[in-house]
Amino acid sequence: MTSRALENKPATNKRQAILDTALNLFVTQGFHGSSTAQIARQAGVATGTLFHHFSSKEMLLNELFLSIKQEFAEDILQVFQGLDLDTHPQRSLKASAQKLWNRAIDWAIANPIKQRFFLLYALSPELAVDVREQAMNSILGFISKLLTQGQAMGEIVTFPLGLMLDNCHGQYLASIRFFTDYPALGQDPLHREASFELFWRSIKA
Amino acid sequence: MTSRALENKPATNKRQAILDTALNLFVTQGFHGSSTAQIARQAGVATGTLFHHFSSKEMLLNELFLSIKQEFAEDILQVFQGLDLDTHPQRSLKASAQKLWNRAIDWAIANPIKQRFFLLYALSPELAVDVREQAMNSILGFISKLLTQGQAMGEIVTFPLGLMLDNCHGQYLASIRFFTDYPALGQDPLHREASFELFWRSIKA
DNA sequence: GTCTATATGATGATAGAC
DNA sequence: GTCTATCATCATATAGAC
Repeated sequence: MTSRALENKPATNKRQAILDTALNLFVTQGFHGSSTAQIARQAGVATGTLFHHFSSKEMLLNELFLSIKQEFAEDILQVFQGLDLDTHPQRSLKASAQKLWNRAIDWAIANPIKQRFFLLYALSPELAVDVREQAMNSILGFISKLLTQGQAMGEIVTFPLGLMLDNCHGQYLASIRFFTDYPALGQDPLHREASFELFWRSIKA
Repeated sequence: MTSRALENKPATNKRQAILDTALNLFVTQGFHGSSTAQIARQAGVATGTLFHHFSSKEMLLNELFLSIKQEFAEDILQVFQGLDLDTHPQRSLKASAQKLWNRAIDWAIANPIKQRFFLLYALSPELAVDVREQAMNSILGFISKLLTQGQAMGEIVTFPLGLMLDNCHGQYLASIRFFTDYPALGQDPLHREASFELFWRSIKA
């Protein structure tokens, strides 16, 4: 269902089938609970093919994580397409934040398994630490800039930045957990707006 | 270091050694990444002993999760010792909430590995669903009561309860993640108060 | 790129002595 | 309760033909 424009990797169908299958199995059975043999079989390829595309099971996990994180980042950052935050700060910070918030919620609702995968493996010891940090910084760096700017404009409360970043992330995770548990409520304006309001009330000046 | 008064289970030293070792290994290596042989060896017992105390590896995980959750619940609920919420609503809801918040943060800082274990396995497919739900309800039921009462008194904002519960939980998880990443800041009053203020601002009326 | 076949070691769990 | 010894199975990864 997902449009895959701009593929830079020479991804054959088999390679993508392996990634898709691994995603589902890692989420439902855990990393060590899903054997490479099972992944290969369910993807309709041979184990030799799996190890041709991924040098090890760990590398498969790492590449899967990075590809999903990138897909997420590319999607939500489109909210600010053609908008340079360094030179043109937002007039209405709240409106921008709400746009970003809603887009992120929408992505999670549209991609529940990928969201769940991220929830499960963002903290897991199976994932290489540098991969985790690399993925985090690409997104949190952007949010960090938004918060600092908001503080300078007097629209955002001035608590320690690191704490606020983790708090924003935590509230986002809580929201998408709620909406993936109750997908129907994701279309209910009352719940959608409440989820953003809870978030905004905590950080506004 | 932890005082273990009131042990109701006939826990021999070996049984507890297995639980302690499993906790550490499950956190650092994952569930399927830690073999029963390794757990037994590192706990200083034979594999036969492990399977004498726990019928399977999965049961070991389940019992470990429940024991940690219970330990956590017993600790933080002491804040309200001798206080019946049904008959005596709080005069100062904010003060009570802050006491509870601080106690929970303190527990996480004092028990970083148990906290991390919970973070990792609360969502993981390896944990039996009924075990997860049983553990959750015991604590969230209490918070739920607090929120509803606060709403009735006009001190808490009236957003949908389920959403607010997940949000509270999410903000707590974010805070303890921050404080376990930077334990020194856990003693800094500025950061401690900021973490609660972020939380309180989002839910106060 | 993809396959089949396989090497090599580890895995969860059990049996039965003490 | 605790141990040693062991089974049957499954794990990751490789070799080499096509």
